Order: sequence, then structure tokens, then C-alpha cells
Amino acid sequence: MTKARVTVIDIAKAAGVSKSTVSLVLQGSSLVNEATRAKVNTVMRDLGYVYNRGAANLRQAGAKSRIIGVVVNDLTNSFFAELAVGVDMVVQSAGFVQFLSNTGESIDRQREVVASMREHGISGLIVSPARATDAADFKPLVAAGIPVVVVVRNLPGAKVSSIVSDNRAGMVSAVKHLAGLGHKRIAFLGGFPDTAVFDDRLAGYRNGVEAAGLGYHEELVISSAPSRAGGVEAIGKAIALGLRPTAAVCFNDAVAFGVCDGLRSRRLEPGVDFAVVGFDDVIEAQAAVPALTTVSVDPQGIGRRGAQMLLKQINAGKAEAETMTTAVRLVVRESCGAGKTAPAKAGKSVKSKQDAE
Amino acid sequence: MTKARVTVIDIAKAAGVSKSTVSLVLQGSSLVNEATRAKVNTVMRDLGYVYNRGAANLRQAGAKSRIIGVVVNDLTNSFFAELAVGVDMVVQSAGFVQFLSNTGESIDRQREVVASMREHGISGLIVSPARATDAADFKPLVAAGIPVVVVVRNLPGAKVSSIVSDNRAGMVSAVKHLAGLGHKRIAFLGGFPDTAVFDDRLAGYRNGVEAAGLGYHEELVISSAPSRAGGVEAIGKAIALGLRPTAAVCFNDAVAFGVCDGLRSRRLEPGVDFAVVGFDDVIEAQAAVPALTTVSVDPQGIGRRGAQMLLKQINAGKAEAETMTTAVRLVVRESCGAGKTAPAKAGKSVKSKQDAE
DNA sequence: CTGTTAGCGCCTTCAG
DNA sequence: CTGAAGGCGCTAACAG
Repeated sequence: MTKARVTVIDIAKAAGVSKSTVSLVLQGSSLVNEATRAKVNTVMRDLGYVYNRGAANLRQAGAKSRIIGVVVNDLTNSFFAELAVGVDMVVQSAGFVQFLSNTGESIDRQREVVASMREHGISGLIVSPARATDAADFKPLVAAGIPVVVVVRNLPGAKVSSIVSDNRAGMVSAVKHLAGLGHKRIAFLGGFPDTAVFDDRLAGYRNGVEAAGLGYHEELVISSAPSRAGGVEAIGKAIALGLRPTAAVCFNDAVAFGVCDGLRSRRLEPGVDFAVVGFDDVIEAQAAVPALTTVSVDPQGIGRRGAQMLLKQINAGKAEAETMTTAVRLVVRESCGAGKTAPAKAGKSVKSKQDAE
Repeated sequence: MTKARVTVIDIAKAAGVSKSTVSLVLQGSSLVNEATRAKVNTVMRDLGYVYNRGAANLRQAGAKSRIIGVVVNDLTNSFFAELAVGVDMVVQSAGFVQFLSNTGESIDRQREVVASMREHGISGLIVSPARATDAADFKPLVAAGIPVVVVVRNLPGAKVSSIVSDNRAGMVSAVKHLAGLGHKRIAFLGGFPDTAVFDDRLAGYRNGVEAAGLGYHEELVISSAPSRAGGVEAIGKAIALGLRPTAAVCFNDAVAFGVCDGLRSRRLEPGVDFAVVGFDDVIEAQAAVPALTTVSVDPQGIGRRGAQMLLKQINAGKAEAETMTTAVRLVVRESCGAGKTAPAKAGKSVKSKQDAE
């Protein structure tokens, strides 16, 4: 069937030159005569030669395989699919290929795929770490000189590069939006206080309310699990307050969905009787609650930037850990009643607002 | 930094055995003493040894790299993201890794990534071909003994395995559904008649109407571009018919959306004044028109099956081209007014119906 | 500018 | 059960 793979030596023979010459042609060296180069190329095409990167890679010591690994925790989530597309774009045009694996939040799966990728000699790794990922998990990689870029979720202790979205600025813009609609008592709902992401978002909230001259009131910060159920719980507590808030920014979209659930079960229509803004870390908002106003991130942009950062480090040889935060923007949707974030009194209509920084 | 990659010879030395012994341990051979095996494994862990598949692959002639390539035309579309996840599942648990690339319907991109994948020695390829893909495009691969499985879109001339959804059965169930609601004149709207997919779907439509005793009337089959605009055009013609239909099955979801557009511009509410069923080849229906009743495919299942088929062929050595069609199911949604497919007179409510075969 | 000579890390005989 | 050679396809020095 397969006529024993055609190698450089075959084409060298056929072209009447030596293997080194062929090798030089392969790497586009300028040390080779134009005529011979053309000849060699022709022969390669005729014989159907395919370059064997495995062999090349073997020879060039710990050199570049031109493979970059990408591991995400849920490709089913369009957020990560977009991320992967962003990575693929820059990776492809740089002549690399990507290994893409899904962990489904399983730390074991993650370890397996990363190990497998290493065996295949990836020259870099982009990872959105599964929940329980240990900061030390990627140490062996960086020790081996393989750059790692962590995206979306930061990994506190790890000495690797990372890209996360600008949580603080996102919350500031969300609060500003609500304040602009006339809200005076805005709650911060959901999320566990022991995470860096929570801290960032809460800080943004605080900056926002203070900038709007509303003051920061601790009782308006109600933490809960960062889930739909947590949202239901949080809004319950918020409504039970003496001075009931009229609006809320939520830790993430899941919480926002729960908050809407909780409101409806109390005969309050989200967006009409109570303004809700989500945080679109998991961009499915559009599908789940078409008109929820949220702070949106640009996953594809994160992917592109992450890949660029990684390639830079790969080319530089040494990986200088670097941290970057990407901009987010407030997206106000009003196609459905549930999307209005305005209180009954202030029926101001905002079409779509971009928030700088 | 990097202490010159640790190799089998290093660990052999440290464990006081020969490289061959280490090699045997690596492949889990039973020819090695339990004690020495343990020792070797310990040393490997201590020295942080990582298996070099590139080298192994080089030695083992045209053997298996345990890499399978996956190329899709739009990972942004959740249909393909799900497909990729399905592939990843079986591929991962079989100890393979996947190269995943996006072509964005660009035939050039596709050729590039496939070439790149070949250079890396993939042992198999799963591809949802970009629009203009030539049937001969994958010949070199199969000639080289690399199995190829085409999914979602079939490639008429190509002698490769393929998995497409059961277009015929899907249409049969859609028509059956409408007939069950009392519709007598059901149109088939959209699609270009010169494609295999169209033929399959039309055949299903024909089977359906005939089985329901409605007879097949050619004037009810109105082709158009398989796009939203095409849908608008098609419904326009349908409404202009002497005996106007009361319902329609559409070539795909895009057409269905256009049909809805066309109906609304004529003050007809889809699902109330005219029943519409889409064909969910591009599953975004849920996001775009939350309540459209459609024939849904299971992309993740296709991915899993495709991967299994591929692995089978890889293990079998020889690739016996094989064709498979996967089941689809009719999903009736009624969360929104637009989702009802029932005609005004017959207000029958169907929650969700599974269609066998 | 082109040819020769060594290996890269691993696996496979083939003897011990 | 273990050690000693040889070579996979390619590139990296050096010679010519």
C-alpha cells in the first residue's frame, strides 16, 4: 500500500543532490542555488514528500515542535469555544497547530491531558485551569522551559503568565449604569468572598457606588454560592432588608439568573420592578435570558492575546511571567421586558453603551 | 535552566539496568521482573522523566502517533463545538490527543491545516469539510494509509468514511408532526435541488406526506437559497399559491428563520397563523428563535461516533470506507408563542416528542 | 554553494 | 530476563 514513506534521501537521490541540500531547501536557507532549489521543490512535489516534523524535532534538541497545547474546562460553553477560536487564529497564522482538550472541570483529566501534551513535545500551553487546580501543577512545565499562559481564571501562587478580564472596571461600569438610571440602593449579590475574582469585582462595586456618591453599605453586599441557587438565596436576603435595594449587580451570570428566578417567585419582574445586571464570565446569558443586561468579556480576544503572549515567550526563549487584564464592556439589552434595567420611575432608554477602560 | 532532557539512558544508568529494560517497562512488557519494574518506575518519577513520543514514533516506522486531527468549519457554532467535545471524549479515553483546527469555510485554510497535521504525523482525521472541498482533497491521506472520516456534510466522490445525520427520517417526523396537528397542505421550503442533502430531505418530505395520505404535490416544493433570505423568498411564493399551504417544513434553520421573517412582514404570526418547522443542522435555533420547532441532531453523538469509527479503522490497520447516518429527533418547543406549530383550529399541545429511527 | 559525518531518543532484533 | 548494536528521518557541524 504505502510505498515506505518518502524521505529526504529519496528526493536527494531523485534530484541528484545531497540530503543536506534538500534539508537547506526545506528550511528556506538562502545558501542554496535558485536552480537547485526549484529542482528540489519539483521533485518533492512529484514524489509526494511530506516533511517529518517528528524527526526534525528530535534532532533539534529541545527545539520547537510548533505545537501549542490548549486546555479548557468546558468547550460546550461558547465562552471557551470562542476562546479556542481566538487561539486558533493566531496559532494557525504563525504556522503552529493546537492540541485542544477539554477537562470538564476534572483535575485528573487536566493532569492527564497536560502530561500527554508534554510527551508530544508542545512548545507552549494555554490553560483555563479546572476548579481545583493547584498552583504548583504547572511548575514542571515551566521548569522544562515550556511557557504557560493561564487564562480566564487566575492561579494565585503560580509563577506563570496570565490573562484575566478586567473585573474591577466591569463592575464599575455596571454600577455607573444603574446609578445613571436613578438607582440609589444597589446591591452586590453572590460569589464566595475567598476568591481573587470576588475581591476584584467587589472592589469595582465599591469604587462604583462611591464614585456615584451613594456610599458603600456593607449590608448591601450579600455573598452566596456563585450559582443560580446562590442567586435565589441572595436576592431573598436582599429583599428582606429594612431598606430594600432597587437594583443589583451580580457576581456572575449564574447568580443573575438565580436572582431573576427569586424575583419572579415573589411576583417581581426583573428589569421592571427590580434592575439586575449580570457579569458575563460565562457568556451564555444571551441564550438563557436573552435580555439580561450584563458585563461582557471578549473571549475570542482573550484567546488571541493569550496566544500572542505565548508565542512571544516561545520566541524569546525565556518566559518572563507577565500578567494582563483585558477590557470588558457593558451590554445593555432591551429586546425583552426582562432586559430593562431601569426602575419604574426613570424610564430612560439606553441603546448600547461602550465602557472605556 | 533545562537540565538537558532526561532520557531512557539516564534512567537506565540511575536504576542500574540497561536501556532496553527501561524500554520494556515503558511499554508495560511482562518480560520484566516486578522488582526492577518498580525500581525503574521510581527512578523515572524521581528524575522527572517524560516519554518522548516523537522519538518513539520515529523508530516505529509508520506507526501510530496517537494524534488524531479534527477540522471543523466553524467552532463558533455550538454545533461544531459540541462535535469537538464528542470527539475529544472518546479520543481522550483512548489515550490519544486531538489537533483541533477551524477553517471558517476557507478551503485554503483547510488545506494548510491538513498539511500541517500530516507533517505532524496524525494517525487519523475527522473533518467537516469546508464548502468548496474537492472530493479528491483527501486522497493523498488515504493513499498514505491515514483513515479519514467525513462528518456532517458528505463528500460525494470521496472514498472515505462518513457520518451524516438522518435527513430523510428527520423530515418524515417533521411532516408527521404537522399532519398530526391537522395540517393538510404542507410545503417544503428552501434549499438548492442539486445537493445530496436536499435530495435526502425532500425524499423524507415526500415519504411523510404520502404516508399521511396527503399526496405529493410538486407546487408545494419551493426551492431557494438555503439562507434566511432564501426563506423569505420561498414563503412569499408559497403564500401566493392558489391553494395556500398552512404549514411548512424548511430545508434548514436559516430558511426557517427567513420564513418567519416573511410571515411577520405579512402580519402572519409563525406558529399561530402558519406552522413552521426548521431543520436543525446548525443548532443555533435555540438562541436565535427560542421556540422554533425543529428537527435536532446530536452533534456530540456524531463526534463520538466519528471518533470511534476512526479509532476502529486505525486499529484495524486498513480503512474500509463506511457510511453511517445518525438519528435525529423532532423537538417541539412552546415556551413562546412563535413556537407553536399547531394551526388555529387544532390547538393540540405536544410537550416533546421523540421520534424513533 | 554542496557533500560527509554524526548523532537526537527511542525501539527492535539478537545474543548472552 | 538483560546487554549490545543498529537505524528511523532529519539537521548540524564541518569539510570540500
